[in-house]
Order: sequence, then structure tokens, then C-alpha cells
Amino acid sequence: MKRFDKSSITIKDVAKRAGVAHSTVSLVMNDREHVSPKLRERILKISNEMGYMPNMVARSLISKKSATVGVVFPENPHFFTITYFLMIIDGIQNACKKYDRALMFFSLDQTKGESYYKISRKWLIDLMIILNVDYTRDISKDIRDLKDNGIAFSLVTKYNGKEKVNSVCVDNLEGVRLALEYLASKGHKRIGFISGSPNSADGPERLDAFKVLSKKMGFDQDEDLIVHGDFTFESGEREVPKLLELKKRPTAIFAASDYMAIGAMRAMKAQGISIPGDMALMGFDNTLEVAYVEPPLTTIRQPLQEMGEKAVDLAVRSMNEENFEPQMAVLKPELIKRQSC
Amino acid sequence: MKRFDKSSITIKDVAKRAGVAHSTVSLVMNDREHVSPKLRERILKISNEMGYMPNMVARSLISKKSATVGVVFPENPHFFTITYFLMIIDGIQNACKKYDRALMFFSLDQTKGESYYKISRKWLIDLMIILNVDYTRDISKDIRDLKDNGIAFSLVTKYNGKEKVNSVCVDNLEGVRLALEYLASKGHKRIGFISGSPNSADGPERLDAFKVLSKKMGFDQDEDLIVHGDFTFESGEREVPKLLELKKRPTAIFAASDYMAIGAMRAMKAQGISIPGDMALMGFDNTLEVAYVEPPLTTIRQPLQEMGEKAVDLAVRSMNEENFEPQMAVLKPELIKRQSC
DNA sequence: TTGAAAGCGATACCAC
DNA sequence: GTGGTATCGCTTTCAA
Repeated sequence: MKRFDKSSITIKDVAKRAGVAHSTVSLVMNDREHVSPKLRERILKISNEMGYMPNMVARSLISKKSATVGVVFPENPHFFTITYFLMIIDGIQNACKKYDRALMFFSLDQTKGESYYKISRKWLIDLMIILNVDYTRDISKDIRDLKDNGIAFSLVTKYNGKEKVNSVCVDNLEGVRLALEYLASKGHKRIGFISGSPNSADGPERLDAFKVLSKKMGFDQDEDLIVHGDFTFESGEREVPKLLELKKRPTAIFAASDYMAIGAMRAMKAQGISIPGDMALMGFDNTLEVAYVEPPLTTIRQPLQEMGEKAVDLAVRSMNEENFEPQMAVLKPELIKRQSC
Repeated sequence: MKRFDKSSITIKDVAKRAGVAHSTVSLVMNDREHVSPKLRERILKISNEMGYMPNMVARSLISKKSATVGVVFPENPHFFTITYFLMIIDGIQNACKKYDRALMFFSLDQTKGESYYKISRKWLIDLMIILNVDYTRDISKDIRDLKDNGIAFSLVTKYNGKEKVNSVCVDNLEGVRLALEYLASKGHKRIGFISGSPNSADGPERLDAFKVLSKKMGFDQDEDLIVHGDFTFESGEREVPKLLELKKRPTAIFAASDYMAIGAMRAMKAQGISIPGDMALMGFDNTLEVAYVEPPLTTIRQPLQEMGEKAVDLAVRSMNEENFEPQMAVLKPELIKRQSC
């Protein structure tokens, strides 16, 4: 087992060369006062010459701060191919640069007894971003552990517990409204809906929004017009035939996620149904793929990058501002018109 | 500035409760010998009861090993939306789970004097995966620093320096051969080529392979048939018109990356050129998007996930095996037939 | 303003 | 087998 070379330059080496105590060098490296300008400058010069580089691990151990952002995501064998999350991560990465922190990723397998708090302790993560909570599990104790121990964190999803926490989400009611109003403007009144996972925050919200608004807007109310997916491509492909087989077919289909819309598109193409000629189609999210499908998908954009960045911003503020109240940031969705309706 | 609760359980707390020295607890936690079975079991039980969790940071500091995999990527404002890299990262993440390491990401900005070696020192990264090297810069000193200091690493690209290093890449000659033979089998003899970035390892390799093989296979040899992109969507969109404007148009276009092929497709559609009717089109890589475009793109698959996983495997071996010789793993590409030719 | 000493949590060596 | 002690690189009192 090889080891690091012992030769790496430490704060003591710099101190010795400068003829001062290493604590003085520490003060300089951390830009603190109580060091005379000319000594400060001399030490800075020497440390540069020697190629000194602070050891973040040692710094982390003594200070209990990690200079990282820990992103925790649910166990999933192909997490890094899900563009929905990646766009959020892209925003998180931008924020990391802004705050000069490194990015760490942890997959959370709650069935193995892993928890957000344990991860934070194990790695001294003091700033955590939680993606996509599994709402079939009660995470309120875990959340409380984080709070009680002063760990700054944000959820990138709505939180349904009592605790006040930082969270970032999109205004689903507004998003569904944008979609339905657009469909109405195109003359549709019979609209099929493919709902998302019931074990998420967004799934039920969008479903409720659809129910409420479609009634308010006077659309057909048959129960058959709603089928249930789980946000994935496969579920869209699987569920859409139920809509197509209806005695009285809808004229438009609104899927609660782009992946389901693309799956539905695949299934409809296989049946020779033309979009938007025979059937209008809309998605939700505006993930990377939807600009490439044929026809390009009209959808509701979630500002995913902004959401990732905002999540970090909130966590940083709750770390730095003495009396910061955790808050929920609800971002505005946007209608992206393309050619599927 | 809030701090962690001091209350987190340490090895000493466990030792005190068990009435033993903390060094004994350490031995147990690390599954080492020299502890009697019954004492071992008692300590294990107590540590579980107390919810003890090893502090990876402290462990890292003393052992100079980080229990992480550090992925270094070139500065890019939207790195996490480039699916090419993400598929590699997906493989890296799988390997991380296998070896029980956490994932860390670092963007490298060489213009700011950052280097692979400095990053490894700063964060005590003992296992590093280097994505996509910028070959306009000389990284041989940096690479030597990594080697000399016993840091295990792999490149996910070909390395052109003298040092022997772990690297993972695809057999570009074979990939180009697969593509050209397929095009030939479809009756094409006049093939346009959009080359990739000259500042990469793959770009020039694929270009050379195209030149050599297209001559050997008796395709038309006009210089005009080769235009120069840089792997990006935009460059494909920009360069393909040069091919279309030729007095004697090619009957097929082969792009050195899928992104360029998709860009070319966009430009051709805009001109009303039907694919594959008027023009056959092939890409290279098999990134996520190509299955969604219309028509689905025929391409050469790089086994990106396997490449990411293999890169970690090699680095782990060079860390663990005493006389491991760094090696270059050249993986086989594969023809993926879809509908663009 | 500067320096000496303590300590973060863990590993490893060397006595016993 | 088990326990005491030094150490990893750094931050942080506290004296001087």
C-alpha cells in the first residue's frame, strides 16, 4: 500500500523558513488581523515560493467545517444519467464555485440504516443539499438531527413535515395552470393526464392542481382521463394506451413529467398517431432531451439550474446569518412552446 | 457562525464506556487482529448502541488516505449537462459503491495555476480520475508529480506523454472502421467527415483513421470532404453547410461526435434535406440524446459507463498491488444501427 | 503583535 | 492481547 510522500509542505515548514511560529502563519493564511503588514507579506511570499497549500482535511478536523457541499441523492443505479437531477446539480456546481467549496456526492440507502445526519457526521459535512426525498419514509427525525446539530441544509423539493427548513421548489399550481390555459387556447377541452409518483412532493401536487383547474376551466371530468405513472419514461409508455383506448379519446395529453411525455410519444408513434395532428402532447420539467425529440415537446420549464443554485444560497445563509429563518423558495415555472401542441 | 455539536460520539467515548483503551476500539473498528473475540464483540455492541460513526476526516488526516474518488474535470460552466461526461461519471459512481468510497468533484482551471497534484494534496485525494485533458497544455510535470507522490490515478482519455499511466479509451480506428464499413455496405463511396477538436486525443485519432481507411476502402478523396468541428453541437451545425454546398455533394456524412451529428441534423432539416433519404448520417459516442432525435441516430457506441468503472478499477489496482504496471485499457466500440442511415 | 501549548479524532508503535 | 503515547496539519486560546 503506497502512501503519500511525507514531503508535502506544511504550515510548520513555512513558519520555520520565515522564522516565526506556525500559529502566525495560520493567522496569515486565514486573513486574520494581529499580524503586522510587512510580516504578513513576507510570510505570504515565502509560502508562495514553497508552494504551500493548506491541508483541507486537517483544517476540517480542527474547525469542524468541511469547505464542501455534500449532495445526497436516493440510491439509484443510474442516477447520473437522469438529466433532471443533473440540471439541478449543474446549478449546485455553479454555487460551489461561487462559495469556493468542493462538491461531494453521497447516495443514501435508507434500507441500510443510512441517514442524512450520519453522513454529515461521518464526513463532517456542514452544508448539505438533499435531492428528492422518498416520502414513503418518515425523515422528520433525521431532519431534526440535522437542525439540532447546526448543519446547514436545503431540500430541492417541497418538505411536508412540521419543521421549518430551507427548501426550493417550483410553483406546481402555476405550472399546471400555464399548461392547461395553453391547451385551452388551442381549443382542447378533453385532456388526458398522466400523473407522477405518489411518493414524491410534486406528483400529488400536480395531480391536485390538474383536478382543481380542469374542473374550474370546464374541461371534461371523466375519471378515466387520469392515469397514474411514476415520472419515468417507462410509465408514460405503459399508461398512455389506457388513454388511447377510451371510447371517447382525449384530444390532448398532459404528462406530469417530460420523461413520461417522451414515453407516451414513443407509444403513440408506434400506433401511428401523429403529434400534434391526432393528439396534442405536453410535458413538465423541460429536461435536456425534450428539445431533441420529434416533434420537439411543448412543456413547462422548471428552472432547475436556478433551483440548485438557490438551494446552496439558502444553506449558506442559514450558516452565516445569525437569526436566519429557514424558508421555502417557490420558483416560477414558464411555458416553453415547441411543436407537440 | 454555527458549529457542530461537540456531542458527536468518538472512539474515546466508546472506549470509556467499554472500559478499554481507545486504541483497542480502533483495532476493532478496523477489523484488525490482536483483540480477543469476546472483547471485540462487546465493543462492537457498545459502539452500535452509542451510534458511533467513524470520522472519515480524522481517519484521512492520520492515514493520508481519503476514502474518496476525486474526479477532476476541465473548467466548464455547464459541465454537468454534458451527457458524454455524465455517462462516464455514472460508471465511476458504480465503482465508488463497489469500493465504498465517496465521490468528489473538482473543476480544474489551469489558467489559475491549479494542478492535479495540488488538488490531491489540498484534499488528500489518493485516488483520482482525470477526465478529458486539454492537450494544448503540457501536463507531464503534473502527471509526474502525481506518480512521484504515490497518488493512484487514471485518465479517461489517451495520454500522449512518455510516462506510463493508467488510461482508458476507446479503439478509435476500430470505431471508424465499423462506421465506414457500414456506410460502404449501404452503397456509399462519397463520405463527408466532420472532425472533432484537434486539442483532444480522440479528435486527431478519428480524423487520421478516417483518412487512412477511406483511402484504403476506395472512397472519394477530395479534401473538401473533410470539415473541422470541435465535438460540439454548434460546430456540427456550423460546418455541415460546407459539405452541402459542394458541387459534388457527399451521399453520407460521418461526424466524429454525436453532438456534431445532431447539430448537422438540425442544419440539414432547416434546409429540408431528408435523412436518410437525401443524406445518410452517422455519429460517434452514443450519448443519451441520440436515441431521441428524429430520425434516431446510427452511431458508434463508446462504452462510457464501462470506461468510467474501468478507470477506477485500474487506479485501485495501482494503489493496492505492489508491482502494478500502469496500463492503457482500449475498449471496443460497437455499431449501433438506428435510422439515420 | 507574536509564540507556546492544547486539542480535533483517529492510527500505530511499543511496552507490558 | 491490551493500553499508553506520539503524531497527522491545522486552529485557537492565552501569555508574554
